[in-house]
Amino acid sequence: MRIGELAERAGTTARTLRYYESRGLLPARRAVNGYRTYDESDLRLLRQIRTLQDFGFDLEETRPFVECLRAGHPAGDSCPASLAVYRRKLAELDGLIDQLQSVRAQVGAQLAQAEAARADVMRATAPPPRCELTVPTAQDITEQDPMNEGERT
Amino acid sequence: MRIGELAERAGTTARTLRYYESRGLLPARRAVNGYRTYDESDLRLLRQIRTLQDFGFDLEETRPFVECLRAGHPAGDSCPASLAVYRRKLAELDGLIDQLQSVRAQVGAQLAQAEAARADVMRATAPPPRCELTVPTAQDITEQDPMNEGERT
DNA sequence: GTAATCCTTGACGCCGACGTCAAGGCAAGG
DNA sequence: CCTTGCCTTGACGTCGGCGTCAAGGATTAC
Repeated sequence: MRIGELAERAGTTARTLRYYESRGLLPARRAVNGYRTYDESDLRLLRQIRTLQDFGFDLEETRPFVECLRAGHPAGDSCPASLAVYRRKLAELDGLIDQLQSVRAQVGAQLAQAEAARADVMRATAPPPRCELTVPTAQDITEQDPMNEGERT
Repeated sequence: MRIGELAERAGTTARTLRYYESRGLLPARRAVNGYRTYDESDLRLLRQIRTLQDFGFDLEETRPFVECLRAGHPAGDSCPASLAVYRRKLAELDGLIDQLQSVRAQVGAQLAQAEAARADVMRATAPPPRCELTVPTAQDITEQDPMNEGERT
């Protein structure tokens, strides 16, 4: 299998595979003509990398998983180093989530306060508004229609 | 007030202020010698920017707040455009938090599964372990010490 | 006078994970 | 032979928010 096919089967691009190779993450055998050659096990490595990347792992963080697979283990996370990365990532995620929730709360409070302040200003600036629209509707006209007065009286 | 002092009072650097000016966010008056000159109102603008930046707002997202203050409003979020940014940010944060929580759950599940798998392998590979440590401790030795047998008996 | 400390503009560096372009090689079909 | 489509390496571009250095002018301290 050549680079284009592997890329397509993994849902990525040839450029990405060359990049991984340049980082020493996914080395390739070479055909006589110099073309990169891959097999099914490379596809498994690549899928492992892509999955973790989708989770937001840095490339470097995927390395233990890849090496674990290449060492012959059944899964990329069968090795202690991979588990350590999982744990670090969980802690990182927890911290990030806490932080974002804190920011969310503060921004939400700011918004609420600013909206309240604007409502105050509106009340102070504009004349006390009625509950009806200022533009008369067909309904308004109907109510003012002398033809209906007889019914009300 | 010159750039260094303003930067220090806002807890940032002169480089940052020049950058903001280059983005048209915080223009400066100039003294005769060409030095940038700022006043207290600039400090307020800058603090508004920094606060939002700390919340994770992009620089561009702070622009409505700054313009609002410069327009003479009491607060940066007194204007509709600022409120719109708040709302967009809240939606963005909610989406991001959901995403991170989803990732966290998946990574957590992976870790649990991998740990369970490793425990299985350990049981299959190593001989059934005892509950005690294999390396004798001072405690172990003491218990085997003939000197103490009299006391136990 | 001169050293130290400010200030100025300009320009390159950084980070991560690639995208994109350039110039050229190799294989296969018509 | 020529085109088409894959492949190769090399190198620069992207994005945001600055950091950092260079070369030189202004001000202040002594």
